[in-house]
Amino acid sequence: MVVMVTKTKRAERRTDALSKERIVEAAIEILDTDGESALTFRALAARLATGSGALYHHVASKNDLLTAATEEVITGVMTGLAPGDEPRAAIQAIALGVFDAIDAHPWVGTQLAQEPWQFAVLPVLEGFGQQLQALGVLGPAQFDCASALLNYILGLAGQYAAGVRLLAGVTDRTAFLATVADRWADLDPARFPFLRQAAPQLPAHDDREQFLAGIDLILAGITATSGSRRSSAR
Amino acid sequence: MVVMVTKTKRAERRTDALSKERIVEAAIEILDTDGESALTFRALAARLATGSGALYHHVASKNDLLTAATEEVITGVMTGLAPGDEPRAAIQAIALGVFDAIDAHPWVGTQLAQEPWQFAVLPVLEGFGQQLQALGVLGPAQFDCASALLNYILGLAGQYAAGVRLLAGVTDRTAFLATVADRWADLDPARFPFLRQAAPQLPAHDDREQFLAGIDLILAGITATSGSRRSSAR
DNA sequence: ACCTGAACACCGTTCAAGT
DNA sequence: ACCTGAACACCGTTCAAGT
Repeated sequence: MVVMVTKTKRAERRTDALSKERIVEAAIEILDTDGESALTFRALAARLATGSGALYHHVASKNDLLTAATEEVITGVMTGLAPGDEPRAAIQAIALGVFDAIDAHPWVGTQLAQEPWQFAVLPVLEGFGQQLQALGVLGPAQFDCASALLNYILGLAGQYAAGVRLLAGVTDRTAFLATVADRWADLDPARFPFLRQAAPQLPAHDDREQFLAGIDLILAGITATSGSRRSSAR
Repeated sequence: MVVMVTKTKRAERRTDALSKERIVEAAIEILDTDGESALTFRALAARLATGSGALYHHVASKNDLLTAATEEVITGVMTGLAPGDEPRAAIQAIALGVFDAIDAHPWVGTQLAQEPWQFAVLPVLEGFGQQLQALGVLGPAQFDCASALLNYILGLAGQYAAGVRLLAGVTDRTAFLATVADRWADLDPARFPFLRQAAPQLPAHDDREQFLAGIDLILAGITATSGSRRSSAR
């Protein structure tokens, strides 16, 4: 009891004391403002006014740090969801929540795409599974569908994050897509007729909307495929 | 003419001459046998019996090297496809071709997931687009569907590659999935009911089959969604 | 023109030495 | 127990010097 009070008091007073939370918080700030390549233990230590070795008392490795930072963001997404939605709307809400988080923190996209077995993806997969159950999708199809949704999101996560990485200063995403469109337009017409034809619509298209179109596509496939199973739902 | 002959003769005789092709070939060997982390310019130079600086006369950077290596593998996949298939079967064939390539060369999965704007993904996206056109999916839906298929594959690419990375010596993929299943089984029952219930089927499931189930799901969604557009196909 | 390999400018991580 | 910061063991990349 007395120990608890003492600990609390100390934490209140010495706000400069190092902790995993403070380190993760500082890491997120660096990642958000200066990009993924700016996060080094030296830069982190400098920002926290400590030695680089001190960080290892609270964080096991750089990977551990990035995992914790990603977890922080994704947890925020999942807890911010409105409960009691219709299953299809709930799935869209989860997907859009992750999309918006990656839009706000592109390094989260890199993390999710690169380390998809980390804890942060589990709440997302769990959310999909629960909503699919509510939709009446059961048995092996439930896991297949949840995985399909997750894979789709992870793929886009990598794509989005890579786009930001290639931008490297160009703040406008439309400008980036225009560059890609130019490259597609120069492709060999014999080999790449589809991409050449699709190029013009690339800069104009809304990433978020196209993302949602993909989710809806998978949902439509789920509805079409699981018709037989759905009847046994209730 | 004389110059051409001389060049050809030289190329035939001096098989030890450095070239981008030889460098890429050696890099693929290292990546396949010793893993992604084993590919360094020093190791590559040692294998090619040259100095590390010499490599930069034929390769712009490590990224350039990895891009070229990925291109090599994906080109092999796409040219190996049987032409004239039914569109749905052709899409499955492309997807499975990429899957098998990642299975054989996990570093390709890392590359695709990490740099999805590289040239190697274009033939895949083009293939999807062409087959969707043959299916009668036109307009914006054609690009949305092709993107959805691509995103799904890129997501799985990252997941698969990350799994191999975590294995780090464990040759058996089933063993890896069993480890994941154990972790899922220990999750909080209140928060993760779906994952806990799904855990047992994780080690038993066939990656390739589940991958194909996801593709079929998207295809079903495409069929269900594009009904109105399909009539205008022919 | 191509190759050599030491040198440079970084990394993440460790560890003796301090408090 | 926690912090310090130099040192270690690497990287990718560059570049003067060779052929």
